[in-house]
Amino acid sequence: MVTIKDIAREAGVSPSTVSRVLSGKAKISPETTRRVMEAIEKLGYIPNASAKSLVMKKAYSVGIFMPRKLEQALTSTFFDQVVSGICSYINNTEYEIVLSIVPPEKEKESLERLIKSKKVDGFILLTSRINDYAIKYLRNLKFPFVLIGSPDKDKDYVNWVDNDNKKAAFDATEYLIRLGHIQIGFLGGMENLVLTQDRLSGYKSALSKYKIPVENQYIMFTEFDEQSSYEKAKQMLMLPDRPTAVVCIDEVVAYALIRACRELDLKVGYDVSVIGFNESIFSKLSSPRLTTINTNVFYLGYYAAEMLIKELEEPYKTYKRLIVQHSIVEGETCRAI
Amino acid sequence: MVTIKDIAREAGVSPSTVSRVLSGKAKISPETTRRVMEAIEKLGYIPNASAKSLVMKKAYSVGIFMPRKLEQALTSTFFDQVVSGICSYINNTEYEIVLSIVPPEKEKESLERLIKSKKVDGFILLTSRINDYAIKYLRNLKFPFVLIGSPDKDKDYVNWVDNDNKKAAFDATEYLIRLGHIQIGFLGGMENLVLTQDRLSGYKSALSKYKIPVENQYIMFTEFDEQSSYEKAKQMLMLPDRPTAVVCIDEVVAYALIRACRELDLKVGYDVSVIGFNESIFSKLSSPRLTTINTNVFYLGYYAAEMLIKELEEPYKTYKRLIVQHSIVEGETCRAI
DNA sequence: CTGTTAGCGCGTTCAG
DNA sequence: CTGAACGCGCTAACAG
Repeated sequence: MVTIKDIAREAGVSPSTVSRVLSGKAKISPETTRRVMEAIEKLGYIPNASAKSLVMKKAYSVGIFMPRKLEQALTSTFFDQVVSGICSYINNTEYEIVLSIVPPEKEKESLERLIKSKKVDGFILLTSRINDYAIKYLRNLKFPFVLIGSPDKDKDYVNWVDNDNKKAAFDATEYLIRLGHIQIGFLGGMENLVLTQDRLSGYKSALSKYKIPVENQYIMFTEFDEQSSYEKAKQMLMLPDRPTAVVCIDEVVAYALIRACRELDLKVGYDVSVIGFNESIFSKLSSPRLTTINTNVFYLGYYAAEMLIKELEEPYKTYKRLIVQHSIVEGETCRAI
Repeated sequence: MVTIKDIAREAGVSPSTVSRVLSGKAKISPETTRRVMEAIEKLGYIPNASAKSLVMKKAYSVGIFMPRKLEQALTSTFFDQVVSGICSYINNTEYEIVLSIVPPEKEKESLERLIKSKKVDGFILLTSRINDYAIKYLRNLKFPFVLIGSPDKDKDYVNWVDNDNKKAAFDATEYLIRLGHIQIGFLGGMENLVLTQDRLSGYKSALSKYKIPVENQYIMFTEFDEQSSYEKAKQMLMLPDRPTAVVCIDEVVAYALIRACRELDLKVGYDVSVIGFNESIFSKLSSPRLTTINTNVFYLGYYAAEMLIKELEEPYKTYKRLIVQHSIVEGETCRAI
């Protein structure tokens, strides 16, 4: 292994001079700098991260934290996209990414370990729940983090990046209303997710704007997986007075509904209009193409990473938030009636 | 911050005794052990990872390495599933996961940095290419790694976990042949992927077994993304003598083909039978349900993680390999003719 | 502008 | 069975 001492010897200087050249924070003569750089190049020297971390009291790593059951079927391509966005930004920094996906019961232990062992300098949280444990824990410790999603409360005291989910659901619902739908259903995810609540709220306010009464029987929640999505979808379609259009919180939920339609001999886009969220590669490829809200998941990740790194480099005086735009992508699953 | 010294003071012992209690490798009196454990509990002590790494010369981290373009649309839920499997195993160890997804041109730099800075003790490689740079680099350095997929050569000198892709493609193709198909197409991924070559080879040997000549016009390659998959699919379907069934290397490719069928007014399962690979949540939900090969991607990740950790704990005398089973999941996209 | 010294927190000698 | 001393590789403080 080649250490800073080897470089020092090779360049005929002291280790601290090598350190100074590397950090660039001190005045070093051009000649010395050249000799040091040559030695580094020649020996292929890269500083030992642990040693640096130990003295700098910094890990130069950020954690991606996602509490969820591992064995559970996965919900869409959200994870792929958001992680890609995060990597895309982090790759241009000196930080590494530590990935932690743990079942909810290990959440506390896992966070504590990463923080106290100083493995990471900050976190990107991939989910926001009502009364979120991770958020509370990190806020309490004043440990740096950025939330992807909106906090359920204290919105001004957390750094976060999110879509305007209320607006997005409002837009989706209004889109259906303008197509003439009045009986509109809402298929959400877990009720304890802020995402579900926000989109539900947008859905309701669109109905309200057009003086359409909210029917509780038209509102259902799923576990974001295939099984429960399909069951709830079927349940909704078998209501005596079933909705003519449904806002689905996720593409998995949307496809479950489409599947249920097919089982019940209902024609998607005719008997039932469907709109989803989080455009993925499947939305474009499915037949019929799914009408969906593109939430630019990649950029949720990208900007969250940027926000976290900037916070680490120079702590904000105040908390930041960022809204990533969404847009409707018209497919073939919605029709005027 | 609470350090080993604080625990020592609290328990009335020396730091080295605390260290010994923690490592469990030395005889310590029950009484001392108890006092130390109490102090640890009381102060919530967790050892500093950098300090430990520095002296142990171990990072207690494994890298997940995946060279790919970040801005590119993502190919199916493979990444989700494999990462979940890896996390599932790693969560029960003392290791952390460092995630590195980099564009191919940064591959060398990224690997070198992670290794030389001692950020990771080993790698799990998520792709296997013909003449793979990462494999060559790591082998050359004798740096521990496990490949998910099969190496293109030196199969006995690399640790790897994979499906039997030749057999899987053979099974898929034979399944179609038994349904009476003779004109069978193959839509692969990138040609430089071992995965593509293996499945192509299995496809060919099934044809060969049944004395069906291989038609080069029936073999095409995609970039694993929506755009090129769709184009190649359309191209294949517009052949003068188009295939009546197609083996698709991935679900994204399969859905692209299904989409192309629809554009060309070909009925999937009637005019064209389709079989895919890597069962995902969408296979079950799509209409028609995709007939596909379940490759148990989660377990590819799980066992690769296990293999790597065991290798790190006690280096194998020899190289290991593991084959994860596959199975056909019958959907509605294949029919006898 | 540069070298010397000290110390980050921990595990491992080596004594006792 | 336990403590003291040392060093892992690096940066920062202090001299010069």
